[in-house]
Amino acid sequence: MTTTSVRMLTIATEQFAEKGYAGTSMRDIASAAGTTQAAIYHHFPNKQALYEAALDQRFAATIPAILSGLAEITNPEQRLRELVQRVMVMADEDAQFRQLYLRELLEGNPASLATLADNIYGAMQDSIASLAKDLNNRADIHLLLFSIIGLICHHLEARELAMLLPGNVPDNRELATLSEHISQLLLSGIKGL
Amino acid sequence: MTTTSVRMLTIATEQFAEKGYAGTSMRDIASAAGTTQAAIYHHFPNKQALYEAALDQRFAATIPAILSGLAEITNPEQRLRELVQRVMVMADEDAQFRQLYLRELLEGNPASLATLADNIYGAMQDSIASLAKDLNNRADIHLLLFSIIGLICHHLEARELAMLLPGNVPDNRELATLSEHISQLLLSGIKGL
DNA sequence: GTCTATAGGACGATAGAC
DNA sequence: GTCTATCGTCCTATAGAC
Repeated sequence: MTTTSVRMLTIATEQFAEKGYAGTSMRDIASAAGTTQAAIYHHFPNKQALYEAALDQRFAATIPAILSGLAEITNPEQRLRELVQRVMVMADEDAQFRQLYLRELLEGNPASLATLADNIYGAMQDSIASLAKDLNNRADIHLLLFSIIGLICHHLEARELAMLLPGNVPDNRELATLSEHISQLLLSGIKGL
Repeated sequence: MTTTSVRMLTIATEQFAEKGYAGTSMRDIASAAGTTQAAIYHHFPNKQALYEAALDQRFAATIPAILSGLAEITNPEQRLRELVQRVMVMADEDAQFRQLYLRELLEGNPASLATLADNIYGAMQDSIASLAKDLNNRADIHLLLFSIIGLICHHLEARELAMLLPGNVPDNRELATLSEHISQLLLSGIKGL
């Protein structure tokens, strides 16, 4: 992995997250990376391969960072709050990550979905399993995983829409408010499963 | 609204939902509708206008249907279950609706988001407000709305990904299982807000 | 390893006949 | 109201010089 191809990957990630696969051209990526479109083909065989490499690089780096040190929080309720908080901060600051993930769910092909599954599952499996077990051992860890990620991503992604709903208070788009709402809903909700 | 333009809208909705705005060409729509690309411009000024009309038509029709008769269920817990059930069945059978919504959140411009806000808010406001009030009057109705929709859409959209996670049981992709998980999580969760 | 140039085709949109 | 034809521009991908 040369420094050039890493730079290309980084730029490609930005563009794909922002405009989607179909909405991003090789020219877009090349010009944002300060090179020509043809040069990319020296490093990646085609657009699809570049996309999958971008996806893989991005997910492999971020998910372990979120979970680092989490297991040391012994109180399970506090551990869930911390997990939600971390995922929220990451998914808020790093819109790339969130958007790549959501786009993958919408239009990912089996090959790139498998990349996603490896990265998510390999890293998060243990954390969620331990949470589910400590909070309520009847809960299914996969259903719980998707509930957590779904709540977080959707609340963050819907902020622009929320702004347009009459009666919506600005406070509802604050990270702290969203995080508190989601944590509370999950904490009480999981116990009742 | 002529029958021709309605047919064009219907086809356009399918294509946009499936492949996204950038991924759908006017030629795609025209050939699926059995006409030529130029003919569309007689009915709609440009691609963007066609997209917004498709969005509006689709949402204006579906959301009132989901809520019809819901208010007559007096038990609020049962009313929530029924709402979740109906949204799930619709969002499952009508992947178009779900995908259009999720794509809008990702890449909607302010104009088309406003269309969405009108359609969602105008129709669902009262139902959610009444649920929030009856179940727990401290709950914010907008936060609750996005939690419900977020859980449902994400679980449905993630089924293909779930299939790839080791240890996932096929039962977890059944509508009834998902519906039960989400209803339970929400019912207990809302009480704890 | 990056460039220019270009092939070959798809794109959105328009013009004008019928 | 729909067609054919076309403009100008974009696209992915390749060829070949340096």
